[in-house]
Amino acid sequence: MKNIRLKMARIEMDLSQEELAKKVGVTRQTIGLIELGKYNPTLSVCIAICKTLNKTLDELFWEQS
Amino acid sequence: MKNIRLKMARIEMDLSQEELAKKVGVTRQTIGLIELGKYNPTLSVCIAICKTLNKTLDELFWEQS
DNA sequence: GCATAATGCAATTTATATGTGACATTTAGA
DNA sequence: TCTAAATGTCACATATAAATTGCATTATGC
Repeated sequence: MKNIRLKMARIEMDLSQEELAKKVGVTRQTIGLIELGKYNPTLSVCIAICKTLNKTLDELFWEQS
Repeated sequence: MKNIRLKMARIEMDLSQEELAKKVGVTRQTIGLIELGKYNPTLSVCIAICKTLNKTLDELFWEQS
């Protein structure tokens, strides 16, 4: 399922997928596929994304409550 | 680095690594290696562990604050 | 001390996350 | 409308998470 919260957090920081990818240290495709929910990132990638966007794991990757 | 919080949460539920692994749907080795910090689980495994132990991602996998 | 369960560890295999490069499609601004 | 940036998607290669099996080591109770 799509990760809307990730996309929104990225856009709030005014970053393109490519810019976020560069900061996180992955490729544009990896960010794109995570936002689309087409795969299952590793914990280290999740944490790197969270740190870059000033969010926590629960805020971006835990299921909605 | 070792994941002490995971180990403590597991022991609080009175589960062995093997029992937790079975509930989560992975092998004993996967749980053991995650507790030892020797690898980098996927998000889906992290979420399955959290649900089994009634914890959130931040509680078990986000860095200590 | 002894027996058993729990855990660590190592080699090999398999599945899949991720990288790379190229191209198509969508979106946004002039 | 035109153009360029942003995003989606595909094929293929590589790295590594995870499974599997087996054995060694460390607790823990009797």
